[in-house]
Amino acid sequence: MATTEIRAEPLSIGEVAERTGLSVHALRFYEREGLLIGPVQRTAGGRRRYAPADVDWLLICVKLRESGMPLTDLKRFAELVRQGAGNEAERLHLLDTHQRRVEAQIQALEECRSVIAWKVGVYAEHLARGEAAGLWDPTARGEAEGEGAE
Amino acid sequence: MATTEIRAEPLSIGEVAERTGLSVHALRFYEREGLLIGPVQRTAGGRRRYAPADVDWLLICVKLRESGMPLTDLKRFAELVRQGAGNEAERLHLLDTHQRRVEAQIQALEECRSVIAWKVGVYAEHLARGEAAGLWDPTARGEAEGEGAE
DNA sequence: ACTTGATCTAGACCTCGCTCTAGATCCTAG
DNA sequence: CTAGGATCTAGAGCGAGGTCTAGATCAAGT
Repeated sequence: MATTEIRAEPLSIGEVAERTGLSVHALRFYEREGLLIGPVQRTAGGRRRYAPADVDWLLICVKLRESGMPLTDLKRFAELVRQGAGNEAERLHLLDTHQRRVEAQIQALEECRSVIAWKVGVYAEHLARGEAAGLWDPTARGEAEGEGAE
Repeated sequence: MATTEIRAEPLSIGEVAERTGLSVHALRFYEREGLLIGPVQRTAGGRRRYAPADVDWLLICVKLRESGMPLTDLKRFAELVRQGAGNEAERLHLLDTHQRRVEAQIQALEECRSVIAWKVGVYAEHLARGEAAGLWDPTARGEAEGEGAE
């Protein structure tokens, strides 16, 4: 293999924004908040140069955020990594706890989905047979509204 | 069957809070925001008396909110219902659009889950064989950090 | 009558997670 | 050299979705 095939030069903030989906504002914000593992390298002129490792970490962050991990947890994780070896158990615990939350979230969403699907079905059927029965009817308040609620 | 088995008396705000999981504050807030279908009935003394239909609607709201529908959409839906028959297509559209969003969300979460699961696996293995290889190592920055990233 | 607790209104306040602004600086192309 | 765009810092601002407070009122038990 030739020299340094996997070059992966340091990237500018704009490039990192592109590949992570975060805005440049958000990237600076994350840094200020201590969500990054190391201080980002700078050029002579003061511009940020993100190492591949920074980008990898940010990509994980994106996934964790997307799945609802609060910034404080992300920060904690970054702190632990910064502290170095010895706290892997706590890191694992953070991830594991979050994983459970994500699973619960998926469950909850599945349930929501089925409720919504049912409701969509009610409306679809209603429309299919030409504006017939009473869906939610504000004039019928106080008694059963129909709509198939059990 | 005896008379009115399915009595379902009107409920106080506290009781509704209990059965919907919303706080009494949130219930009043929702009402102010026009998220309810009708104005809630009041006792002579001015206390709210929620009809069963109000509770049904709130339970749907909870599911929609839980799955990320913004309050503005919920409000729109409530408006449509308030307007009465004739706009069922738009109601269906709102629900249907949301349903798609929920499905996309579930997909995204599944993906997050697998990323996290992989990460958890890396840590678990690491811990199992006694603090060996380099996970995220802040001292190793600038070159490959290991941790199995591909 | 008195106490206790739930509820009332209006409106201020809060957290989260960014986003945007201002004004300066860096850098690349022409 | 100059113009343009990307980036910099510090800090203000924002939208969503409630939450909380104050001060008053209602309702039930003793």
